[in-house]
Amino acid sequence: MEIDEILERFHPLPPGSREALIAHVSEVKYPKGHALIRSGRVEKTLYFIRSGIVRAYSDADRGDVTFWFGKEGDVVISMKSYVSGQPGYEHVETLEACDLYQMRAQDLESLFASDIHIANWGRKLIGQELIKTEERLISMQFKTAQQRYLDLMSGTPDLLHRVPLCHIASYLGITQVSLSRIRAEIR
Amino acid sequence: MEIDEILERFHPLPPGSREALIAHVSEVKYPKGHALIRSGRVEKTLYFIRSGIVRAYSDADRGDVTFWFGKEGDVVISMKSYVSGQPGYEHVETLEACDLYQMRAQDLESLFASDIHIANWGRKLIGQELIKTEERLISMQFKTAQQRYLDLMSGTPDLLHRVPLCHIASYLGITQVSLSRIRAEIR
DNA sequence: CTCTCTTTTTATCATTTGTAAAATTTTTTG
DNA sequence: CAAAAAATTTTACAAATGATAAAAAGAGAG
Repeated sequence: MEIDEILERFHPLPPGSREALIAHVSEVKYPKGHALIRSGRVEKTLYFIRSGIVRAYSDADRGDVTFWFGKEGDVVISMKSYVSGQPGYEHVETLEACDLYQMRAQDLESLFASDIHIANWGRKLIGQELIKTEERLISMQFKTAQQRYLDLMSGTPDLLHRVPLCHIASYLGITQVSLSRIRAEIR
Repeated sequence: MEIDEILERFHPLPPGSREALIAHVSEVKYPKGHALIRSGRVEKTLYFIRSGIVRAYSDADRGDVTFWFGKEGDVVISMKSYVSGQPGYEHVETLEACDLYQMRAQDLESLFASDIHIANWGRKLIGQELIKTEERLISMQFKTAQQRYLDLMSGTPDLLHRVPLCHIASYLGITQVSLSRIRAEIR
């Protein structure tokens, strides 16, 4: 997916603003398993995914918890760093070889301060992430693990073939064993 | 809490912008049990809570699911309406008599389009909500119900005295009976 | 205070999910 | 292809949670 198309996904931008944004974007490629964002840091870079899959996870007592998958067209930022300027709690790693558009957070911050269209574009971007997160929270609260798995299957079926099941299970809030049981029932 | 203080909670605003915002704000009081936001509508109003408690919930097969509590200083909006302009999935009702600051969504939208400081203020506001939602999602994914209850007790202890346990249970993603068991264990 | 209504707790049993370990399948590597 | 490593599934048992019904406690009205 080209950068123009990605930027437009969140909110339309007048040509001048879009060009101003793109002027600060460069392309990078990383192999599978590369750490894009590490917890405990104030992240200075954000990414747009041109191709590939990444996962965001957080440390927990019993291993790590995957709480987000990013794919083609998605933005990768440490929300905590980005919003509060404080060290984030999230790691992000590539699950496949990834082709990314890269941008310095500081550059984006400057654009927010000087270009009202970009500021509103950024507002919409965060808003859309918020809705997705809220919907996921609600589904965690009142749907069974099986329903959540079926939702995932119908919503983003490709994920199941591209991501190890241990991460899928974590994302669904269950153990790998429990996921395996659910898959067996469905078959 | 006064409106000035509430607005500053999210991001500092230059005096002119703050006044522009406040100029569109009026005060309203509602009794306990009043519906501030209804699902299936594009909401035209947003609120800041001067005093009182509200809850946001969504319809589900087995009754409603409380996914957010708002108290003094919080913003009440239908995120779905606000971000996407589409009918929202959330209801919001007062759990106590509430004193609110009220604003038309359309007025705020105009301010976003004309005042870059307000646009960035709105961006920060949404960002902070996003972080809170994301942290809650992570805690739903990997903490036990008992841990989530203890977190709630230490984080916002007043909530437990002001809100019926059925809503607390729903918020924690468990049944009222299960919450009662957890409370008994702790005692 | 007493009655009624609501909220909360308790008890029972069925179901789901977690833990740990082993078995199986798939993928990677030489 | 064969061996090794990784990923996935299966099994058995324990713990947590849900559903339902009933009892107890608390709140409000007359």
